[in-house]
Amino acid sequence: MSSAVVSYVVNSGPRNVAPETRERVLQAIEELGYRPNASARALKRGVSETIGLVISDITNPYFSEYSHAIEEAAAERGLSVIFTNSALAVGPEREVIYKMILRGVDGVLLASTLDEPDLDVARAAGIPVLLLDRARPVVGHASVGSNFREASRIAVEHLIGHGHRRIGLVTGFTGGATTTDREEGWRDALAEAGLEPGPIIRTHFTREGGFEAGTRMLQLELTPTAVYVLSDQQSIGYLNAMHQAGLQLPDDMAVVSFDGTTESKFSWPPLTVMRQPVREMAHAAVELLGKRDADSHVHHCFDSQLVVRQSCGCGFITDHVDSPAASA
Amino acid sequence: MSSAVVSYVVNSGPRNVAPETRERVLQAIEELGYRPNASARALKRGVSETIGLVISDITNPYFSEYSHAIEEAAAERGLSVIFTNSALAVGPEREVIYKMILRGVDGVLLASTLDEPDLDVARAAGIPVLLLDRARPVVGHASVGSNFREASRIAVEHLIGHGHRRIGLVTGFTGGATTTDREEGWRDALAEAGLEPGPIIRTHFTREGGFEAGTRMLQLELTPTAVYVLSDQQSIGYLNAMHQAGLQLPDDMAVVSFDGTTESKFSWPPLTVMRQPVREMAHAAVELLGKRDADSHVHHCFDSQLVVRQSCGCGFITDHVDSPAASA
DNA sequence: TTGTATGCGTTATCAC
DNA sequence: GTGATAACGCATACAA
Repeated sequence: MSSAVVSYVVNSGPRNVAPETRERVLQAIEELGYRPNASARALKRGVSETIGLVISDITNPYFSEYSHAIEEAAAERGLSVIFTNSALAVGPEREVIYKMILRGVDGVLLASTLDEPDLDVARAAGIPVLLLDRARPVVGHASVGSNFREASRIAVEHLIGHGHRRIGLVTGFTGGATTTDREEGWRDALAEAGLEPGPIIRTHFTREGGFEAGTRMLQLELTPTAVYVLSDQQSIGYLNAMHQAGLQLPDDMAVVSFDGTTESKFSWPPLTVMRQPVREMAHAAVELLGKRDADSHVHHCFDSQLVVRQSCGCGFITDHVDSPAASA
Repeated sequence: MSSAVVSYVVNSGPRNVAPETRERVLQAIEELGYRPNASARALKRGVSETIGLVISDITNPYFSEYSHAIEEAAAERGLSVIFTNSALAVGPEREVIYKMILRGVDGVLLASTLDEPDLDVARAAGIPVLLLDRARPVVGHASVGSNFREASRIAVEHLIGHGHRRIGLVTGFTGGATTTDREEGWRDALAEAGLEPGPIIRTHFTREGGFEAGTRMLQLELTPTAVYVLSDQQSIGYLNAMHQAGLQLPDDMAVVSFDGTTESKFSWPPLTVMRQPVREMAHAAVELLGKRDADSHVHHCFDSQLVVRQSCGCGFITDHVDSPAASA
């Protein structure tokens, strides 16, 4: 019983093994508690069947839901996921990517905080990088994202449909085109309706940022009657600020949010959101990363969907009890 | 310039290299774009400098905050983290652990859904497993957790201090001793105060579960005036159910929660919580996993801390704006 | 101080 | 259908 035969059995190929020999090998594996060594296999085969996931903060529900779906999609393909969310702590993004490559990942999924991420290290190493959460294609790389601008227009139109004429915007510092596109969508809707842009508050893409935005919004001379908030995180903080100030929601202040994380469903009032199809995007991302043909360098854009709940002023809930609870 | 010398330079040892040779090597590395191969190194050294993180659901903010801190602690030690949260989808927990081991991780961090996780595969492979989120020691393994029972007693005492006499409990299906201990803590506080246990609702450890618990709670003949909820997730759902029913919080229903995730700070009303020191536990976990001496098989228990906000009936906030916003 | 040579565990080529 | 053997890239014992 040579090591070659063991390999044939373990990998079901590339050569045939007599059924009887096969049985003996399997039995020996069982008895000796043999486990193939992943490092040796990776060394020999040249692939580690591991991908890297680089995000800024897995604590952000949008990214944690994204990560969940990515790990799921990867597992379906027999891939493991190494993640890092300490980009800012460890050093510049490119360093983090480089460390991933040194780890021997076969590819990198990157949700960059930069508008033009530095991907030279990956290019030099010949490691494919797929960009998550993008509004635009990136030459030489595949990417996925959603229709930020169009979706935002629809969201704001909904607010306009409620009769609001002074609609503010809570936006963020980072995000590049994903942010500016959402801002443009807000502008588009207002322009179409012949409305002036309401106040704009720019803050961090966090709950704290949203809270701060709310506080500042209420200090304005002319407070808007409704706001479009670019992320669920900020919306949660924004709602909190409104409550602290004693406002009645959504009567005193209507809110429509972008993202559609689970958290948005349980705020008070429940947030009306443009929901990004995170799960679909995640699965597409993992699949695209696996392809290595030249024409896989595409930007895959997904449609978001309006989920009407109560923060916009609608008195009913369309999706409150829709998914069976998972145990934790 | 032999491969050995390159190795000495790259690893700064174990033998000395003449400064001049060293320079030449570094220059060659630069010019040729040489990157050490992680698989070959792992094969030779017998360690991959990679750890596995097995959790049920990274979408749960408690676990995503835990994961964040774990990755941070691991990165500080030069370790990579492979995570999986598809335990239930992929198969039984032991299968997931086994796959991690096949991946060649040096150790596993496990937040088990089981009270007595099956760790035979890890034992057989000689891979250390550290259990997260535990109430009790596990023979042969290190573990970390918090003082679930004592912390719960303090939380409920706070509610009693507000004058509540009928205090309900929202608990969960899973969690083993971490759950029963929290239940006991609730009982302890009530018994000490000479109060009868209020109604108990058992549901999933999710927002949906909390919502359902709230709905059921309000259908009882004798509705409690306050509840102790065993997780932030459930609290968020519970609050939502209260709002839907038109209750005034915290006057009509006071709530104290367990966990203390960031989300708890921005609910309405902001949740008074027993906060688990997740970051400290995560760092301790990574460090303990690294030690291989026999006496490292300890249970490291951390104290939780009462964070008073508004859901309990306190009219002030102690910690609302405490942390600088991080960019996302 | 540097070069040579071996082995880590696997896979694949080749001979049998 | 099976066994011996080389090679993946690195780290180290040993020779020089």
